[in-house]
Amino acid sequence: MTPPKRRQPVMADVAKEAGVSHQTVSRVINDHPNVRAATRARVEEAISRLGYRRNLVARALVTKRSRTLGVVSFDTTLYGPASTIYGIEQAARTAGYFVSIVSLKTIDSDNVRDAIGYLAEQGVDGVVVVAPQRSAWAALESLPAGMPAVAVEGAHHGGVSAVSIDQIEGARLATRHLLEQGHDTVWHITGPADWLETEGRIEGWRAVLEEAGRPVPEPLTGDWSPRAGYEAGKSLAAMKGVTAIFAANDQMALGVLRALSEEGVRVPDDISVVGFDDIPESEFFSPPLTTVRQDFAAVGRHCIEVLLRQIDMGPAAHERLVVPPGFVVRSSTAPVG
Amino acid sequence: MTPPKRRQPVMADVAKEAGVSHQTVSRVINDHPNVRAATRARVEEAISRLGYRRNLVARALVTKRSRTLGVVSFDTTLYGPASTIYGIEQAARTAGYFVSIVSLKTIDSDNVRDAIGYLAEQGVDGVVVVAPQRSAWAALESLPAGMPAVAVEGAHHGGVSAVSIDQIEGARLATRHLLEQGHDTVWHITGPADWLETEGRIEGWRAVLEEAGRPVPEPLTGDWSPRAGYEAGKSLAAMKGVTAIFAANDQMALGVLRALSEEGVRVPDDISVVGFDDIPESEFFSPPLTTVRQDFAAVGRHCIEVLLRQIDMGPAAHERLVVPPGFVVRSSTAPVG
DNA sequence: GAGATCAATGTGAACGCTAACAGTTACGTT
DNA sequence: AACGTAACTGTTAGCGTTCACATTGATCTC
Repeated sequence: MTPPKRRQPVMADVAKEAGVSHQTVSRVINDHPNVRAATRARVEEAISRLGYRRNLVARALVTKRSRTLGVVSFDTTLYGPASTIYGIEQAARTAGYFVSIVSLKTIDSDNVRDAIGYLAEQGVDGVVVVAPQRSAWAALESLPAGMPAVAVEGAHHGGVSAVSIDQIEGARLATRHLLEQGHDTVWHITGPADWLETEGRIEGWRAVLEEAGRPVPEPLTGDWSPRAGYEAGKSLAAMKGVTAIFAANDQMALGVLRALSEEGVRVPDDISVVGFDDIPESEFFSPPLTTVRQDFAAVGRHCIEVLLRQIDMGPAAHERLVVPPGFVVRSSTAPVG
Repeated sequence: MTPPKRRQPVMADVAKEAGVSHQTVSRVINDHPNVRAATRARVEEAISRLGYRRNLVARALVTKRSRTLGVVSFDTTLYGPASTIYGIEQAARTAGYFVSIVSLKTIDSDNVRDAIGYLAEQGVDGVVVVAPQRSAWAALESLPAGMPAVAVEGAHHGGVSAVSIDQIEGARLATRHLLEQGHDTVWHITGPADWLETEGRIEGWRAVLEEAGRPVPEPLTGDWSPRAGYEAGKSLAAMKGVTAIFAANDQMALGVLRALSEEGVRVPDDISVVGFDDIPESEFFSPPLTTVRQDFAAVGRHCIEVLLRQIDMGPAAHERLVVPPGFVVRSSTAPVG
């Protein structure tokens, strides 16, 4: 005599309970129209009586669609990636998709390729790669065949769709603003080498200076951290004639602010400072930071749009979507003199 | 004549290519010992020749193990949750698990229950719920039968394992430090009501004051945002006799710093300020912030340990793991007078 | 050298679901 | 009354794995 095994009920159990075939149960679950209302009700009652839950793994096996999207990202602790992923997750769930995340400590082509490989085995319907370093590119070249994919900030790139914020324009906004305040030139603290953002911001900054016929000072290399900004700030404070600084992100700008304050340099009276990102804190820096705003949530949403389009319509169109940056003027910048 | 269908190769294809049975291929893939080296090599060669990738969905269907963990979290944009999730993901991947994330805009019992339900249908082997609000609790009571789960910061709670940072102790550290500096009492800006952290920090703060026989000022209610800190800071600046402020997180402490600076109150000369979290920025606030350090990465790691133990050994033991907080003294606190 | 043991391999049946098709019933139409 | 048509329901065959169990040799033991 078999004891009543308390295993999870499956479709066949519901079918028996409701006195229909398992296929009819399937139809009810998937909202197929051709089911008599009475039958539907009977099935639904059986479902709730048994506490049945559909098994998406089994469904995925036969439909070859998991309704799961993979996300590969670099350090999700940073504000930018974290916000982007949040946007991705919200948009994905709204569209009925799950999100499976792999976040990498170090980015190189192999890492990214492996991560995408794992996700492919897991059966994701597509991947978004939030890895704004040059070194991540190669991995995007060798995607598993037919895998829909979209890159964040991989704008220049070859055969894969990409969504990005216009870094060059953001840097232009920042630099132009400073020039309009009457500053002679603008010093720049960059992000780490190899990052696309770093390059774009340098490019925009340099372009504005050159167009205005201003001297282009040697940029100081940072790494996004407040400490890097702090150190750059110390160097800059020791130099003559520095009146305007454009830091490649808000955290470094914070470091600059700190360094200048320690050196007795007043912001914005003596030196103006602009950041990039508009993190929630920057409004409350001392002084509140003028900065470039990035709409990460929009980036996340667009990623999902592009990706779903690719999943639904095949890998036909490679899209390139650019989100414009905003600029918010606060109290860390002022007319010179 | 059938055109050569370019579908993904499956185990049977590899088997044919290597001249073995599909079962042998399975053994090779799963590192089963009883396979002759020569056979193994032949299979491996066939795998790479065909570009075969195992199908984890099919595997999950039969093993009833997806090697995927679900994470339900509130606003993953906040530093705490983001860091915790990062820790979780790293630890999970090291243990060979994927992480599927659902991040909720608003926390209530139904939301959390739904999220867990989705994850259950998707076949996750366990869930970690990073939802440190009271309102999330009820959902943990009614987990799908037999679903391994662990809560972050649900310490007091009933039938489910939990990992948390000792909030009370953290608040004690902060308050005691301020008292030791000779301050008469300490004002507290709280997190939003309903949060466990909020309650723990209030409790620790109040306890130290009461033990020392000091007056316990009415706490000011915040919401973790810098703006809330700013507003509380303004109120406090307008009051007489305030010399020490304990903000329930670093972002609010930043707002306080800003408000005090606008009001011409010097920190730490006139008022000392302590925060909570030790976000990367706080070292560079003006002045650098004395704060309680939380090791979110450790929390994430412990979550996975507890969860995996539960998955492997059955739902036997409900564990309660508490991570001690640290305290870092910087320049926002000083002896009174 | 016969039987036992063990490593290496193969066979068939699940796992829980959906797709494709095959019935069945009810209802108009001519 | 015969037929077509539409709405509804059931049957069968996979999806790509792993599991449980044969089956085969080879090696060992006394």
